Amino acid sequence: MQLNAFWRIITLMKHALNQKPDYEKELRKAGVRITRPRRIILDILTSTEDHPDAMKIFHRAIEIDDSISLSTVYRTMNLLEEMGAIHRHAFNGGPSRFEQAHGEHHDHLIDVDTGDVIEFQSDKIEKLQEEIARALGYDIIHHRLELYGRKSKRPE
Amino acid sequence: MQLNAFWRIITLMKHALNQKPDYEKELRKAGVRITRPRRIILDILTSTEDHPDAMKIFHRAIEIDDSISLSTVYRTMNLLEEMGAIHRHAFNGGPSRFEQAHGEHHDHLIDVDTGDVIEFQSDKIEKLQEEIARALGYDIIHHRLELYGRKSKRPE
DNA sequence: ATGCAAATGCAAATGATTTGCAAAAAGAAA
DNA sequence: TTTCTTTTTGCAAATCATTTGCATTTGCAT
Ligand SMILES: [Mn+2]
Ligand SMILES: [Mn+2]
Ligand SMILES: [Zn+2]
Ligand SMILES: [Zn+2]
Repeated sequence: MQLNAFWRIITLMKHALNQKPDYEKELRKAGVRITRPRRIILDILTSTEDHPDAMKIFHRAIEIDDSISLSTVYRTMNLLEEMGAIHRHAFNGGPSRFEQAHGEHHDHLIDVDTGDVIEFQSDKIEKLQEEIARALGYDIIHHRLELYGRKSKRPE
Repeated sequence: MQLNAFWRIITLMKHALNQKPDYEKELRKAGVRITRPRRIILDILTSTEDHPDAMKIFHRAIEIDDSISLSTVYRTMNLLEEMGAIHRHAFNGGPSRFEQAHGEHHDHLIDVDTGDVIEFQSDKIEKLQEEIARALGYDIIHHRLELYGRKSKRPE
C-alpha cells in the first residue's frame, strides 16, 4: 500500500510535468496565429480530464469569453487535429469528442448506462493488432478500440 | 496445400448453408409485416459481401424497384438493427455502413488508401478485452475494433 | 372481398458540421 | 505606435446524414 501511494505520487508528478505541452509554440512554428479564441480553447483542452464534444467546449469557452463562436470551435478542432495536438473520437455514433494528444496511447471503455469514459492500455492487445495487420500485409496507421460495457454485479 | 483446399471447401459449404437465415420468418415472429421494400432490402443485404451505406443500399434497391424511398431504407436499417439482424458500423466517421449479422463475430481492417474493408478475427484479442473489462469492473455489452492501415511494402 | 393497423413515399425538420463573406484582429514592417 | 497585409473570426446560410409528420397505400387476419 505504501508502494501504491508512492506510484500514485509519481504518476501525479509525471502528469504535472507533462501536462501542458507548449501548444502556442507549436502553433507559431506551424505559421498559425495565436488568437484569443484559440488560447481559450487550448486552455480548456489542456485542463480537462474528460472527452468533451464541440458544443461542450463551446459552452465552456463562452463562459470565459462570450464572443467566441461555435464555428471557431469547430475550425480550431480541425486545426488541432491536423497538427496532431488532439484526438477525435466518435463514440457510439454521436458527435465528435476530443481530448489532447499528449500522453501515451490508450483506448476507451464506455459505460453504456452513465456515458462515463474509462481509459485503459494494453500492450498485449497493441502487439496482437500489429501481428494481425502484418499477417494481412498491412501497416497500421491508427486504430480504434472501444469497449461498451456495464458495471458488473459480480464480485471483482 | 491439399488440406488447405479442403478447408476452403468446408468454409464455402458452411457459408452456403449458413447464408440466408430466414429473416422473413424472424420478421413475422416479431409481428412485423413483410413488405416489398423490406424483402428487396433484405435480399440486398444477404447477397452482398461488402459493407454498404444507406445510400448504396438505396441505389441497389431502386434498380429492382424504383418506387422505394431512402426513408424506407433508413427505417428498415433501424428495424433490422433493433432485431439484431444487422450490424451498423461508423468507419472513420463517415455515414453508417451495414452488414448482416449472421456469421461469427469479426472485426475490421480498413485500407486507408482504397477504402477496402478486410475482416479478421482474433480470439486472443477478444479474451484480452474481456479480461480488461473485468479488471475494471465491467461486463462488455459490445465493442468495436477497427484497424486503419496501408498495404505494407515489406515482404510478408 | 373487407377493414384496419402498419408501412410507405414525399417533403419538411433535425442535428452536426462546414463554408462564404465582410469585418476584426494578429503580427511584420516601418 | 502606426501602418499594412494576411489570417482569423462571427454570423448566416449551406451541406450531409438521418429522422419525422402526415396523407396514402399496403399487408394480412377475418
Ligand atoms: Mn482518452
Ligand atoms: Mn464485416
Ligand atoms: Zn490501442
Ligand atoms: Zn472483436
